[in-house]
Amino acid sequence: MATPIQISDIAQYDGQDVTLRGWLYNRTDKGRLQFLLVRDGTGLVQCVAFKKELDAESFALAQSLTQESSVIITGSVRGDDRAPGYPGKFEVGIKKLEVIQMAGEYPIQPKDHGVEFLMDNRHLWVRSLRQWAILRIRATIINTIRNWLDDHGYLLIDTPILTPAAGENTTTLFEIDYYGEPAFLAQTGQLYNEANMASFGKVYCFGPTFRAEKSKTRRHLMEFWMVEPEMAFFNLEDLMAMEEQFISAIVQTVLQKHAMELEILERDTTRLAQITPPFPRISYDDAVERLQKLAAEIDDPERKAELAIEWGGDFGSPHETAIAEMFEKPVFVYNYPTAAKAFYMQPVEGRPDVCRSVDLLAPEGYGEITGGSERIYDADLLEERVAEIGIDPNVYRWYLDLRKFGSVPHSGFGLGVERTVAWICGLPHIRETIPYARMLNRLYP
RNA sequence: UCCUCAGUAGCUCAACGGCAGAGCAUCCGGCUGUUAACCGGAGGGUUGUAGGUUCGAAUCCUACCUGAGGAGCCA
Repeated sequence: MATPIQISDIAQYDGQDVTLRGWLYNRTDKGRLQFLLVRDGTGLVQCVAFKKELDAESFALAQSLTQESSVIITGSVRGDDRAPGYPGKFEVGIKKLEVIQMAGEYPIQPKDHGVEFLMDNRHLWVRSLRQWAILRIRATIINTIRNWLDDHGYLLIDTPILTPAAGENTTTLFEIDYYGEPAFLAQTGQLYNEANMASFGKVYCFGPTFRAEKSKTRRHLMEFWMVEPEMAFFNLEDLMAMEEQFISAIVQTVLQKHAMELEILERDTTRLAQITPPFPRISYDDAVERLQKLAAEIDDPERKAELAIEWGGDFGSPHETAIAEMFEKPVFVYNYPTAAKAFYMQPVEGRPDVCRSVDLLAPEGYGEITGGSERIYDADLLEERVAEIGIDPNVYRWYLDLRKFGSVPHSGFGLGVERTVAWICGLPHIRETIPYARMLNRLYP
């Protein structure tokens, strides 16, 4: 066996004998000439078997090799502009081929398949080039989120997944039996974050989150990953300033590290390259006005109805898309109606019908990627709000406690990882952004 | 939960009231530069399920099941 190498490093071995270990992605049979497209997790390279250049046994194997068979290939690396692959432009002239396991008939072919079929075969679909590119970008996005926060004075403090009560009262929760007590899978770590914030100043939690909503759209999962920073002494302006730096860093890091993957995905990167601070900021009032003006200019009655909105209503998906389309970059919409938002959001001074909340809407119709606010820090007001929404105050006793012992103004937000991945990768559906999507009617594999 | 659409070979689809078809995949044969190669041959079917209309149903009707897209809700 020659030096075992990774396909991603192939250019460093031009002219040398190397050994590749991986899987057959595709094969083109030209008789005495076999083109084997081999992947090893780091890349994809063409290996060429000429009948005259390798032993009879190896060549016979090359001829009968099935898709996704696992192989060990030894051969010489040579540059060739015709060679397909990633990084490409180099191929391996095979001298010896060993088969670890000859794969059975592989269900996924390099051609179009239906969604249901691919999702049923997700355990195999993750091997496909597109999925490989997406999940590599996802890993970089997660890595950049953590690095950026760690480098900017935020401390990772994990929050529980099994919780005794709702973080917010509005959405549905997955209920489980906790030794005879009802418990719920966390839909946010925010309330715990607020406790941790008072110990560490700037904190974040990062983990899976669960929502038992019967949502069946391209933007929803039952289990998704969310990063939630929470910062002491941050007001809404501080929050927006931090978010735009944070989001820009994520996008720019992906652009810098994943030109190849974005090319595989045929992502138009010109829009992404523009994602740098500052982002535009508009108030909810302004957004409603813009939507009403837009709706007035539209003739199509169906579209008009879709965009119709009265002050006080929350934005639906068509509204979010329409607002986002008015800007090149992600846009902050702030000061939403208090009634439409969570109980813990700080009312605007002198105008309690709106609150110090902000959502960030991604461009190109990807919708809300972050949602955050200043939190109420006055103990009496928070108790009042808890009473208003009719939750047993005992459930929130510990949370209300936080306002009694050195309460400070603070803010935080949540960023949905999968929506961010979908946006950056330019994907039509969120199901490809997570290795194993949990959706309505989808718990397998 | 509501609205719309779709279920035919392993996969992607055609046939739309009159013999169940093609491409890919699989198997066999040919080919020294393929890029989802190409050429020739073979095997492969309870047309989602149940009922109905009809001389005759993949095709029309009803119910159900499964999936997709959208709405609401949200990240």
